[in-house]
Amino acid sequence: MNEWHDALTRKLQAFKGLGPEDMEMLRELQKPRSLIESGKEVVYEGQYPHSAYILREGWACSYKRLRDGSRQIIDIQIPGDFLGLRSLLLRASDHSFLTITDVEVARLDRQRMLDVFRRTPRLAVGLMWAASRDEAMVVEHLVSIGRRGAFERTAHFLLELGERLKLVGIGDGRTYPCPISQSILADALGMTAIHINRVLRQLREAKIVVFRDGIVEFLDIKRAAEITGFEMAYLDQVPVN
Amino acid sequence: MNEWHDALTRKLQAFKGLGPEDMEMLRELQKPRSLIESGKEVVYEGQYPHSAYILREGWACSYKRLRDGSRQIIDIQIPGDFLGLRSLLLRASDHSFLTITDVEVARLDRQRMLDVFRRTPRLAVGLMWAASRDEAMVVEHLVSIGRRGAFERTAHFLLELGERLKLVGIGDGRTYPCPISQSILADALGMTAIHINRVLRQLREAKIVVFRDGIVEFLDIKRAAEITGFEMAYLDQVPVN
DNA sequence: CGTTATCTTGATAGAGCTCAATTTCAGTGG
DNA sequence: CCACTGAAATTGAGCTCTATCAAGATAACG
Repeated sequence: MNEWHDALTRKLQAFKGLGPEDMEMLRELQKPRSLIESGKEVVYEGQYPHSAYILREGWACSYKRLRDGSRQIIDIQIPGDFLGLRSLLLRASDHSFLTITDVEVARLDRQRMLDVFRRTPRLAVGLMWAASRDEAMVVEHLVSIGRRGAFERTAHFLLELGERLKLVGIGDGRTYPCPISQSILADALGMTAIHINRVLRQLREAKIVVFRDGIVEFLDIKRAAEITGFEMAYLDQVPVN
Repeated sequence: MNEWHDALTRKLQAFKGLGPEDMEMLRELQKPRSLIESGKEVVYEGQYPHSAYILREGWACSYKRLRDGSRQIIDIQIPGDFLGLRSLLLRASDHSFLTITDVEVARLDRQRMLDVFRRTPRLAVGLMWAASRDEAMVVEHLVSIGRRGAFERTAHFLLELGERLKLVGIGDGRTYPCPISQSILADALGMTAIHINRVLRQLREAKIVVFRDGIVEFLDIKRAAEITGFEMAYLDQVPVN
């Protein structure tokens, strides 16, 4: 009976049960919704205070651009994730966003966050848990780029994504839709698009994962996990279904 | 009149002024202090709930170890930084710590954090700001490893460290003590100790930075910033002095 | 049905790693 | 006081992984 809920609610349930007033507040928080089309870049240039968003539907990513024009993607956001929560408190915000598909978001300004903390502390702890989990993913991403080879790194990324999506009801961890271009994947994994293409071929030929036509399908998920040293612990999720 | 204060207080002042009751709470928070000697590894193995620490004196680092034995250092901690704040809310903690020098810490458990939030909300916001800033640094670190070459990456790291230290009253940003071994530096920057050694030589020969005998000294800090594209914005600091 | 983004493959160059050896220096014991 | 020890730093040679340059092939799209 969880597919009745939106992605964020599902995700928070994986952390801890929410009471009726928490649920109500959560619904309220996601109220004024707006749509943004695919491929839109939301570039932050240091306005303050800036606001964050809850991504209700669709995919996006946060990135930083370097002076030489190259781009590093920090994180991919899927339904139920936050956009920009990290820098809500910083005077200078630190990165930009790109919508990967058409998305539906709900604005989340500072005042409303403070209301949550005052009125529904349990929900507040849940939100902070989600933020901590996001940070743990960034950390794992850092480790991956710093210490894993391209092959393992790519497989690890796809494994993680599968688990995250499964938690919010998209796919089963083994097969899932994935609207990410190779160029975005490359910038997320710290390599070139050309190389990612070759690595994907290797993964395909090794009968580990096939990523084609917007669909990721693991052929040997156990071996993928072994090879990459994928541990679910940092995702800190208790499957909901 | 800031050298009267401890590192964390100095750091938070750079964000926003603290009232007398905030100061009192902050002093209180750092109360039961303990000493840990250099080279001690605090390995988290998933106990929950676990606690965090305030690092009052000395240097430490947080890292993750991979199955093949390699290590990726996530972040270096200097006086005034937190240890483990990120995973206070996660059931499974996600990384371990290593003391680089002898350190003095103060334990920070969940209950006391909650007290802070209830009793001194302004201080709470300050602590969350510090946490956000830490995360922004991890993000910049990720970008660095993903998209900067070894040369620029190393210079960038040393620049950032200089600014962070300056904020808490250690060094002037141009010259500062740095008890980090090349092996630790390598694991932080995602390369081998051998290569870091060569890069440091290049930086020295290029008359940009000299890192020797535990002291970092910039010879041409302006060029260093240009070359690496170092922007202070993400550190979000307003110098205190 | 051309136009443009995305994907694919080949050839070559180069950054960074691995293996191996030497040096320096602080600590330690005889 | 001096030989040992072990960690950290340094340098060389060769090799691997990944980037770069170039060119097609596909596929989405107005």
